[in-house]
Amino acid sequence: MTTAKKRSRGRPRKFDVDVGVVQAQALFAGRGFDTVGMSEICETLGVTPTSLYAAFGNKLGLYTRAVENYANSTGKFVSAALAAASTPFEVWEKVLRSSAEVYSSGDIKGCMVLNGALMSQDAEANALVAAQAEATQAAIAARLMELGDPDPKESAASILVLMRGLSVSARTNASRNDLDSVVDLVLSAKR
Amino acid sequence: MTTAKKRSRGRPRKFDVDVGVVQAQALFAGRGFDTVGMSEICETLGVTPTSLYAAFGNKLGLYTRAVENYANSTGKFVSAALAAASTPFEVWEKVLRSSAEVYSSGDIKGCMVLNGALMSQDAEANALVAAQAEATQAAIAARLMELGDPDPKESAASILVLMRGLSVSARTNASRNDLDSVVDLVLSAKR
DNA sequence: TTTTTTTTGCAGTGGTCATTACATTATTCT
DNA sequence: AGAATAATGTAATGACCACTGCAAAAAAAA
Repeated sequence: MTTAKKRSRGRPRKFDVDVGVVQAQALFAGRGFDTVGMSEICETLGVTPTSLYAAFGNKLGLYTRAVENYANSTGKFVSAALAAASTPFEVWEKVLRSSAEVYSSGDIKGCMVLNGALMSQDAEANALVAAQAEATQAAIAARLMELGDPDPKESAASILVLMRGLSVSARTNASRNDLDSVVDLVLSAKR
Repeated sequence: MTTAKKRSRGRPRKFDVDVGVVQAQALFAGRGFDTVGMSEICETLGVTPTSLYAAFGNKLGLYTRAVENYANSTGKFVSAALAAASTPFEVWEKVLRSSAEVYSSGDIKGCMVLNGALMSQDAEANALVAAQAEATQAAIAARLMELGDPDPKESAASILVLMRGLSVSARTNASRNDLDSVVDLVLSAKR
């Protein structure tokens, strides 16, 4: 069920907004907020600045849409892992394993949200991804509590520290095997 | 033994170059390469652009000096930890514990090198910190091998993944306790 | 057909970026 | 003292940044 495309008045758009968000997301996910230029986005989407600003307001507006879209697509793996877990240990297992897999696959490595928080000096852009990361951490803590974890908040915080390590390492150096080794090690401690 | 200040010909410098490097390092460590402006550095050092360029060549030259200085001061904790370790387990223990401590103390959180690799789109600046990080990983692997670790390369890679997680988390969210929890967990698996 | 609404293309806005030309000043060497 | 050297301050350079004013164009509503 994609967005309903109801014909409205006025000249029709030359480009698909949803597609544009996905393309912009790819750029932002790869290099963060600051270093991706609006002109570059225009070229990628095949659109003039005027059209881009008419559609998204400003750069932060487009970034917001891109982050939302990431959370609703690639980022869904976390809530899927949480749903699939039926014990606290399985939360660790499924979240970390799927993190290692997702972060090291595709051409853009790492997590747009976790990496994005480091890559910008724009206060609002930072606040946006920080809130997203915190929401994820809160969701993990909630699920852990549900499943009877004795200290769900600390566990969730630890999981996020590990996820950040996986995400950043995926983006810079590490192989899939490097990430899996760390996950194996952590899980052997939790078992 | 600081740099010998031999009087040379010409008008004397208005500022101390070594002090300038330290000040610039603080700025770069806090926000990365791209988002720190030369004008801001000039203000901080109390120097005009002309003097800055005469002393360091260009922005990358100053950044290089700053990274070198970081490696020779704060960054020394890694080689100190390696020297203090007498078993592979102690390498994990001392490196990770001191990482958690160093990254979460002071007003600038996290590691300049590990965070810096994520924060720039400048290819040369990235290569600089990437090489530094790789050197650290190689040093850890070498020490592990020395101490009889069965798979020193993989162990070193895992340690760096964890260090990245600690560094980035320190910079964004996490408390000292959050970092220590992860270290405790990992060490309990290695023991 | 005319009006209303919305997006388009073109060209430019002021601002900030890293970097530098030029002339001057302060120091040492001869 | 005078020449050589290496720093200084002032002010500017072109390039790129996010963003916009304006008029033309394309659709629906009247």
